[in-house]
Parts: sequence; C-alpha cells; structure tokens
Amino acid sequence: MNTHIELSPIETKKCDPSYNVPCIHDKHISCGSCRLNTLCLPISLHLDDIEKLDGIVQRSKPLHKGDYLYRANDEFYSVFAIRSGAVKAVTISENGDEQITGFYLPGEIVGLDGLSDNKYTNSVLALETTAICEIPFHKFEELSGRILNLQRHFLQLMSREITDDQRLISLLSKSSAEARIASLLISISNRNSLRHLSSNEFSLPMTRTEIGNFLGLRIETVSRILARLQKSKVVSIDKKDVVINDMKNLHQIANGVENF
Amino acid sequence: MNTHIELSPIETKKCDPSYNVPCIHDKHISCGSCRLNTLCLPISLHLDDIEKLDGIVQRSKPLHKGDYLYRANDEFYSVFAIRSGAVKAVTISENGDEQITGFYLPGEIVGLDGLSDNKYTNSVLALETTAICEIPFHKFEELSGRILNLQRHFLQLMSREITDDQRLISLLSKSSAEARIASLLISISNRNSLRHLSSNEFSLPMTRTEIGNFLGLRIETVSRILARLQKSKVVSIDKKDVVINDMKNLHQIANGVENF
DNA sequence: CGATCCATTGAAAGATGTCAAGCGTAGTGG
DNA sequence: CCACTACGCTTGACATCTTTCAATGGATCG
Repeated sequence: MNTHIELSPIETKKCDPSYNVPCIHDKHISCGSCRLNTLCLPISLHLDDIEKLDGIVQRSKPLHKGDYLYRANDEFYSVFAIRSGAVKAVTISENGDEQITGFYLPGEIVGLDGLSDNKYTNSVLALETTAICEIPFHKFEELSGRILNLQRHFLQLMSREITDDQRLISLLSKSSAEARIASLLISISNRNSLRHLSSNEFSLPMTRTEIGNFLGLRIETVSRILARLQKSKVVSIDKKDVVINDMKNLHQIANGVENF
Repeated sequence: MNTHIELSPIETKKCDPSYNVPCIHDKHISCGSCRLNTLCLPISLHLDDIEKLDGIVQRSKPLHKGDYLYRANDEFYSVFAIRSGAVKAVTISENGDEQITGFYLPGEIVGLDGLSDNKYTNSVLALETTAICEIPFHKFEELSGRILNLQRHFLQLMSREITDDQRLISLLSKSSAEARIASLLISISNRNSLRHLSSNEFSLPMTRTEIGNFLGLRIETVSRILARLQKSKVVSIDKKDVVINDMKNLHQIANGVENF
C-alpha cells in the first residue's frame, strides 16, 4: 500500500525515484532510514537502539488541513514528530482570541508543552496535509530509562524549545514589523536548509492572517510589509511562494535576530 | 555562622524568630526543611530521597546586585534554584542590545536553557542581594536515574518554563502597553502568593528600564502607564513599592492574560 | 559636592491599527 | 456549469498608540 500524500512541488522533487533515497512520506519508513532522523534524533544511537525506538513510534494516516493533532486540555499522552507538511500550535486566551505560539515543520517535535500538567496547553492543527510520527510518552520514558543517550536527547529537545521561545520573545519585544517578518522568512529558510531543501525558494504553509497572529501584527501590516520587501527587491513574492533574492539584506532588516 | 543577608521588609517579617520556622536565608538550611521546597520540589519524594538530593545541592555565598550567576556561552554545568532575592535572565542580540527574557523569584529555577547546546544561552545576574542553591547537573542526572519521580519532576520544570514562555509570547504578541504592565504586576502578585507573601503589596525588584526591556516598551511608556494606573486608583505606587487596590480591575486591564 | 543613574512629564513624530472598499480564488449548491 | 458565497489578500485614508527628543528633579555613590 502506498500512502503518498499531496506535496508541494519542492517537496515532491525530493521523492523522485532517481534520488534513490527512501521517501519521507511513506508511512512505513523506519526511523533508521528516515531522511529526517538527523533532525528529530540528532544523537548517536546504536543501530539496535534505533530499532527499539522505531518499535514504539506510531505512524498514522495523514492529517488534513484544519485537522487537530491534539487540543488544549487533552490528556498528555504522546509527543509527535512532523514527518511532512506543517502544523501550528495555538492557545486560546481567556477572552477567547487565538494566539499562535509556533509553526512546526518536518523533523520538528510538538507536544512538549504537555508534560508540566499532564495535559496539553496548546492545541496543534494541520496547516496543510501533514504526516506525523507519534511517540507515546510512557513508552518513550520507559525506553529512555534504558538508553541514557535518549534521555539526554529528550532534555535537549525541551531545552531547544525553551531557547527558541526565548528568541521569539526577544523578537516580539523589540523589533519592528519589518524585522519580525524578515526574521520569520529567515527562520523558515534556515529550517529548510536543515531539511536539505532550498533556503532561497519555498512556499509559505500559513496564511497572512496566521503570520500576523504569530508575530503580533495585523494582516494589513503583514501585507504592506511584504509588498515593501518585494518593492525593494529583497524578496519576490507570489501568493505563498517566496524567493529570497538578497539574504544579506534580509538579515540586516531582521536586525540581528537570526531566527527562532 | 549566620549568613543572613539584607532583606526587604516583607521578607524579613517571615524570619522573625517567633515564626518558629527555619529561615530561608540560612545558608545551611536543608531541602527537607526549606520553606520553598513546595515550589522547587513540588513532588512526593521519600524522606531519604530528599536527603540524597540535599547532598548534591551546593549553597554558596550570596550574589550582590549586578553579580553574574552565569554568562551566555559559559559551559552548562548546573541549574540553580533562587532561595532569596531576585535575578534576571538576559540575552544579547547580534546587534549588541540586551533583551531580558525573564525575572526569577525565590523558589524558581534558572539554567534550563543550558541543556540544548551544553552551554547557557542567557546570562543571569542578580537584581538585588540573592541567595542561590546550585544543583550540578551531572550529579542530578545521575541521581534522577535512580529516583524516577525526580526525573519526571525535572521534565515538568522544563515544560513549565516552555508554557510560561509561551504565555509571554502571547502577551507580547497581542497586548497593549497597559495590558502588559498589568500582567506583569499580576504575575508577581501570583508568584508572591505561592511563596506565602502578600499578593497585594510588594516591592518591585527591577527598575523601570528593566520592566520596559522585558515587556518591549520604552521607559517613558512604563512610567506613563504606571502613572495612569495609579491615577485610576487600581494600584498605588511609590517608587518600587506597589499596592494593588483593585485586583479585579487589574485583571480586566490585563485582558485575560493571567500571568506568565 | 559633583557625577551618574533612575524616573517623570510634555510635545512632536513615527509606526501600526482600524475602517472601508475592492479583487481574485476556491468551494458549494442549484 | 454557473452563480454565489466565503475567504484571503491588497490598498488607501485616517485614528490611535508608542516612541523619540528634550528638559527636569530626586536619589545614590564616590
């Protein structure tokens, strides 16, 4: 059974048979042969340890746009690795409005917010068709009791989430609308690099409204800033498709806040 | 030897001998008898486990205002619990300016940002005279291999830091200057409650400039907002001393963003 | 006592938000 | 298949909020 899902053009290219690598979208791919494992497992595990990990990872059918992976206040059960597609994490504040706390791309982990109170504080839902690896936490915890590297790795993942969030705090605290948007573009670009995709050309998985929500800006401001960046030839934008023409300049506009 | 340090009036009251409880500022207090242990150890450890933990905690002489606990890029070695006083965590962005990512009060933990790359990403320094419990991480890790509760607890601490940071992101992303400052006051108030101190009356450990840096506002804005809150009788402010007169109203101003 | 830091306040400028209008596209139902 | 609606996006004009600049006063420290 082949469970390939719809792909953006960039992603598809990588799955061309001529590449002679396993396709990341295959539901039955193992952790050992997953092209993303340098991201979600950036540690030196022995082959048989990887196999053990592989044994507890559950791969289910893909989420479609708008489908929830989990909801705030759901009981914490698993953490999840994004295999393809993209998701957003959102919280709902008391007065009812939604705040996006992060976008997550392939190779990245969501669900770490669930540990502190044994229930998730965010909801996570798909921005586009998205494939997921689910890692039931109690099994993982049991496994990581036996594999010391794995435990250490997990702590690092959490610490990474903390430092990423703090970079975002820094960005929101001090930067202009233009710097925020430049930073977001750089962030996506960098994360694409890690996945061996183009760092200069990519497609935004989220809407303008979502960008604005995430960065604390109105949609009109997002639209105007993108138009301004386009006009100054730093980037080219056609709907969701972005080409970064002048990365150096973009970094200057982002004002030293590299990514988040 | 008595190593009592200077205290704010509120804090001092609690150390009155008539209270018949161990004084939190005593360098030689044990984890088992520390009044803050419900904060930094909110778990059910057996008595002998607490003693083991106690054995690895190092209590050094207090930091004075401006002293660094650690600096960004220092090798990660320990996490730290604040025993008394207050510290701030700061990062320096590429273009050289400082961003405060958090204020930490007694019973709270700093240093969790150091795990991901084995070096700290923040610098942490004292806002006032501050006593610290240092917990060398390798010893802690070794200990938590043997005490399952402790490992789980540590993950919860990290997850808590993540959710706290995300609340702050939400605040910075969407709120007016007035809401940000109201939220900060509420946050300090709540954290004082946890420490069994007054939730309506306290002294700010940080300057207006630091408040502004943390909340993404200029010092003049901070000053004006505080004046406005005072004028509307929601709070009374004299220099660093704050009295919250109308908590309900303050919550409304904070606009549903409870704390962070 | 002078230097420095912190805080307050006013006036003006600048940035972002709000409101309103309009366009294109995708999805839906007749 | 078309019309209709909903949604996402863009752009202009104006309002509002926050910053910037400037002047001043109090507190602290050597």
